[in-house]
Amino acid sequence: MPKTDGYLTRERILQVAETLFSEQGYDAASIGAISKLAGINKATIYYHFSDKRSILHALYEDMIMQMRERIVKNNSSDSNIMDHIKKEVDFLRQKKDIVSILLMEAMKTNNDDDSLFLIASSEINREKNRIINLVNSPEKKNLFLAHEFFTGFIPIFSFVVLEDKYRKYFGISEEQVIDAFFAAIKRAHFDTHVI
Amino acid sequence: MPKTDGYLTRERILQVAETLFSEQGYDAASIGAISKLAGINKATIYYHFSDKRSILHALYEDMIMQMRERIVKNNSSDSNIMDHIKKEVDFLRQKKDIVSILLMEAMKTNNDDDSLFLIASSEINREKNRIINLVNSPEKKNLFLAHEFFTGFIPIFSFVVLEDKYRKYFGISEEQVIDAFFAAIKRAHFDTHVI
Amino acid sequence: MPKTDGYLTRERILQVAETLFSEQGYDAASIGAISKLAGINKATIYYHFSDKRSILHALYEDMIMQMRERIVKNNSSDSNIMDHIKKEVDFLRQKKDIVSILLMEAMKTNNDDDSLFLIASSEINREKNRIINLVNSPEKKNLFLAHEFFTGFIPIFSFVVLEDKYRKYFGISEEQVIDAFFAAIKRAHFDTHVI
Amino acid sequence: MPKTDGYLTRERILQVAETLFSEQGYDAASIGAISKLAGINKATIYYHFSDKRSILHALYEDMIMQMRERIVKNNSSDSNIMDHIKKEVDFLRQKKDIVSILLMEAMKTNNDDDSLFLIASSEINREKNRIINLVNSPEKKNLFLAHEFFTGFIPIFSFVVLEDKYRKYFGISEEQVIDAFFAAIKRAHFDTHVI
DNA sequence: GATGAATGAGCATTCATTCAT
DNA sequence: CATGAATGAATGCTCATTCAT
Repeated sequence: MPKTDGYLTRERILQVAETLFSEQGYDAASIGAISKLAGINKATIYYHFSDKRSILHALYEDMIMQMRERIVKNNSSDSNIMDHIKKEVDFLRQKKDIVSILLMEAMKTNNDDDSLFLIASSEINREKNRIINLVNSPEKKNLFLAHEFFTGFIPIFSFVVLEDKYRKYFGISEEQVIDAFFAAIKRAHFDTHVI
Repeated sequence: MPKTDGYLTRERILQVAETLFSEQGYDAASIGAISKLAGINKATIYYHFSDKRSILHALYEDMIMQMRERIVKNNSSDSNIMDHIKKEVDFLRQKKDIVSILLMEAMKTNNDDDSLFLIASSEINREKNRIINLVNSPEKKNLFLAHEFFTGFIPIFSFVVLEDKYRKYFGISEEQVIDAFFAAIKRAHFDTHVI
Repeated sequence: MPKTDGYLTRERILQVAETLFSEQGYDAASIGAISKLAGINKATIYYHFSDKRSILHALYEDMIMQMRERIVKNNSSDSNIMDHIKKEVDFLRQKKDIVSILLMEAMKTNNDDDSLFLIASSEINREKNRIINLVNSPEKKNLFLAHEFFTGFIPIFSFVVLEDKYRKYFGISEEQVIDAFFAAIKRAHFDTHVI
Repeated sequence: MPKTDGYLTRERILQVAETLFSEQGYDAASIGAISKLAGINKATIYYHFSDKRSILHALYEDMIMQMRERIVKNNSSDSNIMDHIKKEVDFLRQKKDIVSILLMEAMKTNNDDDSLFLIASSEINREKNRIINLVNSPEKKNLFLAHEFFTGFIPIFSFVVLEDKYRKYFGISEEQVIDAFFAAIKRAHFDTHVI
């Protein structure tokens, strides 16, 4: 089955929406702006998506699917932790836009959008599997979760989003930032893994 | 003297704006909604603030001032790290709303608002002073900064914002979450301080 | 084909805008009033015109186009001056609304809108062609221009705008005003043409 | 009696209002802008004037008064027409701002503001007195009036307002424009006076 | 699949004006 | 005389969305 034209249009909409949502935030990015930048009629967007929010959800689903695919492929757990971190960060840097959207939406205190936690869970589960001796006491579980989420997941997700601004603000070169971040996250998170 | 004390009106606007910006995001929270919730005429808001953005900046400045005051007062560095973390987090939990706004705005990839980094810098400087032997090599400096920002500042700021949703999503009690977070951040960040 | 023909909507907007701009002045005539009087939704006006100013410019362009068409048609220069003046004034009386807008906008001392001079130039060029022996000395040129602009163009444009008020204020009948104006402009301007 | 402070405030408001009304038009110039530019509180303006329109009327009255004063002084009719025109234009050039306001307001087709005609009448009466043999037939009267108003008053008033833009648009020096205008108005209007 | 045209509701902002002091 | 504070109504303009074609 060949991909239809309609499919390409849908993809283009998602692509442009991802960019604009990430640049300006979901609320500030208008359907009109997406339509203009994509070169697609506004009404056509509503042919492919029922409303603005459903574009966001399609973006989320895309990301979740790609993470699942990665898990299936990368089942060969890296023995080398550094290699593992690097692959992780490299993947997320490409996803920078959707990651920023995910974080911004999760931080609206009124928003009951679970997507960030959904994705975090799946990431953390991968990690759980990478680690052998997981103790079962509730305290250990809570500590493990807090460790994974707040000192692993959040720093990495925040890094890919804030990297550029961090570099600009502190006047650090790209290479140096990456090296420093890898070293920091290794020491703080991976070398202290709760096991 | 005029009808009412304008200072109180200004404070009320800031208070309500902080709540709504945090709940819905800066863009989704409208001046009309702020005016309605504050019981203050829309035009009165514009008597006190030149535009919507300047309300945000007033909020930022308030936070920066309060952090400066804290630094001046808390010069007696806690010998006990745990006490120090707890005070830090307790303070920020009260500031949860402005913290969420700060993070959301920083994560707009097009936004050149430096406020998050400004505040982080000030926090990190306090930390720098708490730690005695700071080495001067650029690599060490970069590592120290990355450690502070991405494994200290960002996790703590994210925690106060995401705490509630985290608890709800993972079904953990308030006390347990706090304990687990304290333990995790201690192990990952404070016990591994770059010195 | 869409619900209605957008061209008609656009024309209706221009028509109503011309009336209201002329009646109240550009600034006092609101888009809301235009929308209400035209029976067209406010947002529809912004579908057809990017902003309020661009409605004004569309009006100017319409007038310029109609003047160009007239020039092309009326190449047979009237041998009788009186016939010529009458045709000229008759045409402009139909354009009274846009003429009044043009004059009002030109008289804002801060406004760098050239439209009045653009149109005057084109009118004066027609006149230049009607007259045979045009001398080339700069003084003569300046005199010719001043004569055409200030004692020909401006009086005629002002006449079509102020005619009604002039009649009412001085208590003169329509026919008498026209006759008197024709006689006056003939004596003062056309009979004294700089040649 | 010394001029009070309040009097000076009132004068300053009128002065600034005249400038802004002339620059932007009556409707576009806001009380807020006047207050800011004058360095006078908005409420203070309402202490001196009942509403916006009454500022305009005060401006009109000032102009009318000054014209009356001139008539009383200048009763020695210049035997030299050229001198007379020059004095007339020189006076009006200083009044450029109020003249532009007067013309703009008169050109709103809905406006029943008579001020322009009031002032024109007074000017034309002076002229009537300068000229000896005024015939009494209605036709002659109408012609005289049309001649004075449309080929004398309107060109001169328009000249002082449009002079700068005219110069800029046609690329003519200040001196040349004045000379050309004087020559044109002399030939067209004064040399052809209806008597 | 796609689009030009249209819309009701809402946006941030400004208006002329008021009033207690 | 003067002003800081406040306001109802309006401003120009944009929003997400709809619908006939």
